[in-house]
Amino acid sequence: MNLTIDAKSPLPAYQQVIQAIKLEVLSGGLCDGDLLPSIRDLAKLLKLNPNTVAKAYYALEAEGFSENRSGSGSRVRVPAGRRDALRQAMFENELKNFLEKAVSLGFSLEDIQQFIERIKNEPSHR
Amino acid sequence: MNLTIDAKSPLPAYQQVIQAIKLEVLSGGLCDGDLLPSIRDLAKLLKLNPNTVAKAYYALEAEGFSENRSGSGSRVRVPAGRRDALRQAMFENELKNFLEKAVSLGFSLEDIQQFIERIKNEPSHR
Amino acid sequence: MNLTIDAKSPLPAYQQVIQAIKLEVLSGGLCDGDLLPSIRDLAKLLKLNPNTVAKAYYALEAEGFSENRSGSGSRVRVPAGRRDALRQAMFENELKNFLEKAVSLGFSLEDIQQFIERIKNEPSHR
Amino acid sequence: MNLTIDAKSPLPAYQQVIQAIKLEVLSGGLCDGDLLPSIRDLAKLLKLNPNTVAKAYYALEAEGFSENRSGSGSRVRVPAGRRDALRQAMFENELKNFLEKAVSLGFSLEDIQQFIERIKNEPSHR
DNA sequence: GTGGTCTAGACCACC
DNA sequence: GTGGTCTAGACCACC
Repeated sequence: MNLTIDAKSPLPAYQQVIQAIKLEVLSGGLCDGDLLPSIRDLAKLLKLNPNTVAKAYYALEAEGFSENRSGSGSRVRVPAGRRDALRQAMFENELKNFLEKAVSLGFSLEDIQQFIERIKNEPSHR
Repeated sequence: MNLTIDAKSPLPAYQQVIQAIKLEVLSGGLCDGDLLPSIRDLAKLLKLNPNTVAKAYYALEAEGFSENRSGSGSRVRVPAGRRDALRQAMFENELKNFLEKAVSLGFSLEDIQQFIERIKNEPSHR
Repeated sequence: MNLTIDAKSPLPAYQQVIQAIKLEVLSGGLCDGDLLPSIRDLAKLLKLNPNTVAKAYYALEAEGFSENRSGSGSRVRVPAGRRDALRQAMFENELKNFLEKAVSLGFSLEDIQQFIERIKNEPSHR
Repeated sequence: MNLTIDAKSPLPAYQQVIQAIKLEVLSGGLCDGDLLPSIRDLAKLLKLNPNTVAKAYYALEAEGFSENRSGSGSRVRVPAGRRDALRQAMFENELKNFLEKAVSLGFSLEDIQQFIERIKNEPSHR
């Protein structure tokens, strides 16, 4: 899991927690039925108040990502099919947002392709 | 200028104003020496309180993007050379952030290239 | 802390707050890591609006003097080494400004030395 | 005359004009009966709006420093005796303010004397 | 409790 | 008209 919270980010901490867990689920690091870390543990790890982490967990449950059972923790509730659809949708959304910004900065799709090609050839990438 | 503020965005309104103006400057829509819209006008346009827009203008000045003068408005202070460097840096930063997310979602650079190729061939793009 | 704000001063209230806190830090009254008074408390003490004090705290953070954290207050972030350098720089700057004014009023360095000598010998000083 | 206005100073421009003219009179650069520069000329020189300079001139007259005669300009009205008293008072006030700041920064009168001694021996000063 | 953002509306200096 | 400061008071995220 991307385990650091940026206190200076305009994105509230509890939303950063939501994003990190979603990413973990969508990337396959956490699968349907897996147990999420306990609120207390995650709070300690991220240096947040347990209330803040709990808020994120409730939101994830409200969105149908997980199921909180008092006493037995929270479990991921995203079957593989739905996960793949969400993964694809999130990717396309990120791509769309990025392309919009890039284009408004004056970069063309070709410029972007060249940049990515260059990165592929960087020693650090291979 | 991208002239709407998303009230539901986690990004505070004044930061959305900062980003919109930066983008406008970096994309060349506003040049060194150009007058920004007045705080009151922009506030009216964006349906924000003048104080909120003033906060954005104050931050832009603090970052060296503009110069505010009582009585004669706010002017862009980004010479073309610095603008180009900033434009490049912002692009690379956005690209890096996007690639990080995409990779953690399980997409490879090749996948991304294919997506962009597909977009280039869409009728709406041509 | 020099805890009064001069409402008639041409120096805006929030800048007076900035100066007072800087002075307190540079003189050693507040040390690295110390908690500043809360915005609301200081506002009440100085009979200012919380927004005005918040503006000062925001500026102090932007200058790297302190760190504000929602929920846990604002803390001084000036290691002793940097503090001493800043203290020296501020003193020399004040001295330079004073000497400039004094000289333009027609007083020589010798005149100033005599005045200070006289003050040293005043009963109120000893 | 100290002929620049700092637009960024918290001290309003018209007060900066007042201070500059007072200093000029107290230092003997302008004597009782001398004509002040015309509002229009000084405004052009300082890159200010004539209204701003006029405001300073009216304030100076209100304080008894000058006399504005419509059509024939403004003349200094500070006899030598009063001027010397004012000069002395302003100096002592500046010295007092400086010493207060220096002491609260933790510098002693002896420290200050040593600094001034050092400046006297600098080649740039001699 | 803490700081961060925002609205509504006032007054000031400057143009 | 312009930007800069300030009050009064609200709501949010976080502790």
